[in-house]
Amino acid sequence: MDLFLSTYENRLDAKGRGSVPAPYRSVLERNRSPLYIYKSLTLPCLEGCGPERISQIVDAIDDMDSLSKEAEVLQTMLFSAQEMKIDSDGRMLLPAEFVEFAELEGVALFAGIGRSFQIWRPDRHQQREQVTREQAGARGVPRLTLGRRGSQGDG
Amino acid sequence: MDLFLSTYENRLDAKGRGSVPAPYRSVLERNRSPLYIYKSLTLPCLEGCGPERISQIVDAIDDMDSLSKEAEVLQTMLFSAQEMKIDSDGRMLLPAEFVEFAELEGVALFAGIGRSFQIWRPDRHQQREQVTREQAGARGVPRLTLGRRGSQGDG
DNA sequence: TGAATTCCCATGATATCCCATAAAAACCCA
DNA sequence: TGGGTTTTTATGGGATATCATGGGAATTCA
Repeated sequence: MDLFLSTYENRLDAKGRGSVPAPYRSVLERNRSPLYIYKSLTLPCLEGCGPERISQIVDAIDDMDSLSKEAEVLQTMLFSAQEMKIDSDGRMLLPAEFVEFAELEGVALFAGIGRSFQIWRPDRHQQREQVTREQAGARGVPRLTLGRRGSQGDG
Repeated sequence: MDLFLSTYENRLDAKGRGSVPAPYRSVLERNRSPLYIYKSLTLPCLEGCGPERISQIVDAIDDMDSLSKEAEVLQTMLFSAQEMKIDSDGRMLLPAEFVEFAELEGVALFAGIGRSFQIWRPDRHQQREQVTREQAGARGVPRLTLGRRGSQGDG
């Protein structure tokens, strides 16, 4: 299905290198896609994706007034984006700017959310997950349309 | 009928491997579906399903405001989800994180609930079943709407 | 020419494969 | 229908492959 799923915690070495989780790599390789990383607009994390997602953003901008505030915001995503080179051992070099933005300190947590993934400082991500799970337990999960009938997504 | 039904108790070996119940395997194989497992959002158990459910979650996220609480909850399901590799003997390797989440200790109880199944610590599941049956006896069971005609289930 | 980057190899940990075995289920044939 | 036989399952263990990660050497770039 070619989705980014699960979470992986990988170290960043002294040179700033970190392994891209092997399952993510194979998703990209299967599609012969390069990997793009950019700074999240709304969260203190990085986002990773293939070229389709970048194209979608470009297309969305083309569909709006190019001088509007909205367009400017989306353009911010684009000019923070970089195509990452992945070395023969499956590692990428995370530029200092990315490391600082997500406040990574030697460890990067990769969280796959389908067609893209996020890169977090592990403690931040852990906290976020905990809050979300507590709320889901209290309020229930969003309605999903599974099969023919609406139902609660989590049995 | 291609549904996950019945319950099975299988051991987890020292390496963390456990057999997927053969009837579940054949459901998946008939559909050439890989198996996905994720941490329940609301219960202390794991959930197993085929790719359709994962796709539905991905699609649902795309249809909502990606910054909403609902989307975040669904993303939490995705980043806990993994595609499981099933070896030639029908076993999967349950990662430590899954084992800890469901507090499994050497045994996993598989409970089929139709289009998905759950993986429980056996004593927890047993207790849950008992409580649920008692409540059903005291308060009655939900209305079951089967096809065109309503009917009263009696558990 | 110095700093940063990329390439290459080494290594331990982990995951996967393959074979063996015992128990359970399905089968078969008189 | 019964009892023996064959298949399927579940499970254990050793061998093998993959992955993450560290470090040195070579290369690029400014």
